[in-house]
Amino acid sequence: MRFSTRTRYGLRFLLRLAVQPPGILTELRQIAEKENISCGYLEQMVHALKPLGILRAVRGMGGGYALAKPPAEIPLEPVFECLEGDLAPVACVAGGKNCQRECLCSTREFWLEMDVHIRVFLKNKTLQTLLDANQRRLTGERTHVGL
Amino acid sequence: MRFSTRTRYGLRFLLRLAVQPPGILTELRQIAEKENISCGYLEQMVHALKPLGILRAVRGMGGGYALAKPPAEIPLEPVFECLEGDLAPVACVAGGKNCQRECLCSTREFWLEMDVHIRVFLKNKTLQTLLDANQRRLTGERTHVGL
DNA sequence: CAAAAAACATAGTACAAAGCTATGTTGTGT
DNA sequence: ACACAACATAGCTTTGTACTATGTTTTTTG
Repeated sequence: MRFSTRTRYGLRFLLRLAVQPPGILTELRQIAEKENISCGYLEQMVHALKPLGILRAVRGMGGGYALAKPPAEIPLEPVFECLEGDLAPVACVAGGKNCQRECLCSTREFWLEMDVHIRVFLKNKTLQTLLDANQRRLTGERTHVGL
Repeated sequence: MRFSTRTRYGLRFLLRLAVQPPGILTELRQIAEKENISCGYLEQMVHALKPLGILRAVRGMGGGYALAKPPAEIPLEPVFECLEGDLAPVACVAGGKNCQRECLCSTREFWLEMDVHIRVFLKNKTLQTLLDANQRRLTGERTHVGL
């Protein structure tokens, strides 16, 4: 049970935006370099995050990205849902659907509970939560290479 | 983020043992049929679970498997750890190790927290917990096909 | 207005892991 | 000795992850 690099990279991308003063644009290339991630790959995470409406993008020269909301108003659960594709721990509880074998399955109830447990954890955290714990590191001089 | 079929099948296998009266042996083949899982594949989950010491195996004719402990004394966390191979949500927090980039990583602390959150959930649940919620279904007539 | 620079979009590729099958061995009752 | 069940491991197929490559659109700048 591992989260994908998409989710990990995506989080780090958002954190890079979050440490900037509100409204200041940051180029993808800059973040890609600091985070040691391929620029083209990072574009895919951005693409996935678009529908959430948490990004403000400006095209053309001098363009870049910024957060459309304060970090405190960006809960992590939908971010994970987007980046991970689907957050459910097993397919049969994905998308709120009932699987056909529901009435026979001995473990479904358990998986539902676990799904909720993880989601609650993520709903109670925002980008600001991450930011608070790490502002020191992100604003430091050294290049971020990690994870 | 999905749990593997190994974990799902393994749980269902253990539940099948758990509904039996203590000490009664059950053949793998029988469980495999009821759960609609290939016998050979199921053997792999059993193999993975062996080191936990929760299984009693008897070889030869008339042999089979039984739980070595009451279901209430079998917490799910180590079961998941065995079946899933590694429970950590990201590689850098696996095995209690510190990753090299630790001092630079902006998200490590968060992942550690999530790791703990999931483990606590599983530590607070035992096979008995699963059993309580599902005894009806498992003792029913119909063949279990699910999940 | 052309050129450069940024976001935007999607197809394709290499590798790894998941999921499962197949085959053979060892031990134990009849 | 024979049947039967657990034990063990190698191999194969499919899927998905992680990434690259290519091209398009929009906007600023010289």
